Amino acid sequence: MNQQGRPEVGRSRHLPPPTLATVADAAGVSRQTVSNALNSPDLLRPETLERVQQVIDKLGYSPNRAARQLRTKSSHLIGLRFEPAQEGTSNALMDRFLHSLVDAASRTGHHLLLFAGDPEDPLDGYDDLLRSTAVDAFVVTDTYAGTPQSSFLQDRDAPFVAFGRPWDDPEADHAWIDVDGAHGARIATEHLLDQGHRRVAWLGWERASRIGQDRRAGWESAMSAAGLDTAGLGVRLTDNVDAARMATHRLLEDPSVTAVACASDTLAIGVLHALAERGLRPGAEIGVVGFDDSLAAQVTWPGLTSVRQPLEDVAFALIRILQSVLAHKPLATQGRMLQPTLVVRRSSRRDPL
Amino acid sequence: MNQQGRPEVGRSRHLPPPTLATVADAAGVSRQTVSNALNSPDLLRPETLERVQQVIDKLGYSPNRAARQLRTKSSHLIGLRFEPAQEGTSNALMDRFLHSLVDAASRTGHHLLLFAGDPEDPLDGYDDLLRSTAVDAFVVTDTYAGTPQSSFLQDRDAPFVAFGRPWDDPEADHAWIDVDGAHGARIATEHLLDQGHRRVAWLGWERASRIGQDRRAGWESAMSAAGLDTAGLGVRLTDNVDAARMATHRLLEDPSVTAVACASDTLAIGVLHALAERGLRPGAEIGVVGFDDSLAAQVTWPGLTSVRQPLEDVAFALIRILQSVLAHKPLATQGRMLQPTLVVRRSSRRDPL
DNA sequence: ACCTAGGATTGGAACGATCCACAACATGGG
DNA sequence: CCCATGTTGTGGATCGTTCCAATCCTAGGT
Repeated sequence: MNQQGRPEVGRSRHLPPPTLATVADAAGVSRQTVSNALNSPDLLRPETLERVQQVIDKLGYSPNRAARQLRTKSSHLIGLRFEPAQEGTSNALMDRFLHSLVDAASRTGHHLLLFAGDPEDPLDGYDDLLRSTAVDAFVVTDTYAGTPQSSFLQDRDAPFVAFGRPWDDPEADHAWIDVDGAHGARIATEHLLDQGHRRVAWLGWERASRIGQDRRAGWESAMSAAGLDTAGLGVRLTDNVDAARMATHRLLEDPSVTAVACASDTLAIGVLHALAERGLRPGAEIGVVGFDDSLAAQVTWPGLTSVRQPLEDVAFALIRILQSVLAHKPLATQGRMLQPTLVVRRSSRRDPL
Repeated sequence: MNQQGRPEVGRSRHLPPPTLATVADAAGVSRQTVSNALNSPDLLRPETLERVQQVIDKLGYSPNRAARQLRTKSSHLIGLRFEPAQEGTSNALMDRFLHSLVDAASRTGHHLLLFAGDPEDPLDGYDDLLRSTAVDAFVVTDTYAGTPQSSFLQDRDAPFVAFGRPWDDPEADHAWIDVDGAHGARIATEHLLDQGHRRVAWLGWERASRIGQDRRAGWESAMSAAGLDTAGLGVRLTDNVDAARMATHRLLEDPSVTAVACASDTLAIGVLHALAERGLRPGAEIGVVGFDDSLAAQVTWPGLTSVRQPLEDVAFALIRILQSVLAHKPLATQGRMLQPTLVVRRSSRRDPL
């Protein structure tokens, strides 16, 4: 139990935890000296530091966060409003992202505070935490057009970083990180063209989705760069397996269509369903590529090629920028775009290997 | 922006947030009276309460959490160590669970604090938060045999609730909630027997996993209740699609085997892969049931029947028990077992509908 | 009119850390 | 020997809230 060098505290059961004063008394120094030992050790004479350190370790002292927070006005907490994943879609991005974020935050001594909010009101929850000075900053994740969190927080001078660019808000001047969805769709499409496909269809979302438009633009640019026409090949759907399945059946009535790139794994899985129903082999006969590299894409048969967002990098970049924002440093760049990669699996490869 | 009744705070930019004293001055009462207005409104005369309330609303006052936490020694934070989902497995339980937990916690005025820990050391992280009194309590999720968190926290008198029963620790007397895995496997197996299958195989985990043993026991009990022999039908694997795929090929060399129940969706998806490779139709020819009702199970073709854990109920039960623990109320029951349900999809139905 | 009981309200102290101004101490130059 | 200089360490005040004990007020009983 104590192999990790944890202090013995068995006897301290039911005792109040040690405070600065306790440690100071035990070490024969003043409170301030102990505080310095923790916050600016270089102010102490080496031998004093050593002595104080030992007492700290022996008593298992850790500064009380509430007191520290009250004095320094910094909680070392980062707020994140946690929205539920929709059932029936394969979107398990959040899990990977969240873990990376927790990890990245912990490296700078921060913890993540999750809060819920009324789904009807995208601002619910932020306000309370802000007014009660419960968090140092926020990470905002849903920045699709029309969500007011960013401008709300900006108006309040609340420190925050967005995962997602400010799509069409010219007033926005907050820090952000985003993944280049157009580039993702482009490399997906190029990969299908490399496999010899000429008529590559696109399954995307409704017109209103900016993220969807961005990805679709990547498909279009790859097609036109190859001198190919996209007329009649782009389909707009809701993000739903069954909608994609039916749309695929319609698309495949045109026998020249031999590949489908999708705006999400959910849609791509719908395509695979349609292929199964028609007895067509994914990869060998019809090329399919999804988006997000969800767990479903990883385990689905025969393996779904997908565009993978560098969520680990996103998380670290978010935290790094947040540090600058909190330190009131001017930002080198207001936003930063990261590039996704393509994970190739069987659904897009013509060769059986 | 103000449709939700939020106070106007545009002018308060860059101003320090209002404090109790600010409000008290503005309302012409003492600090304590404002505090009472918030914490024990029944102590105030209705008209005083009304007046104070109005000032609070007008100034947009919210008590400073750090100060409150320092005084009351309660942070209203619940700690959860957040482990990464393994890539390549379909385990997206965490997402659903986490959201329910955030939701349940918020109803009692709590927030969730996520922290990371060294994967090598299951205790890492708990200690710091405890000593710095950063959280009121913990929710512990990995209680498979041999993990020391529970006894560690119990030794420290740290309030916590476990998701998972204390498998074989007779010393354990902490509160817990768990899902009856044996029952889940039993209803899964019974369902397959209902479909007319007689030789139902089991794909499970290695012997060391208590959860795995529990689920396997459910399969065995359903089989023996139906007077069926299980000899040679139980397989032990690591939780991995490919291992399950290969094991299935071996199992199906015995043509009498017509159904497979699995300890996880990951394994079940491996079974589906094997069926696809053999050209067998899931459901119509070979019945398959998974466990956990992951997103992958929901979207996979042709629909994977799976045992669904009532994670929403688990989350709410955890929070309710946590409240009792924090109030030092004696627990009515030390542990509570919730029953999973079976979500039937095509992979287990003989009729094509 | 006086006293008391009880509710409503108040000021001071405390939670445990950090900031601040100052005192104690050693060092070195005149 | 004394004072300037710089390093260490000290006690008091402070952050914003809640706890505590005491005070004010009003109404009711004698």
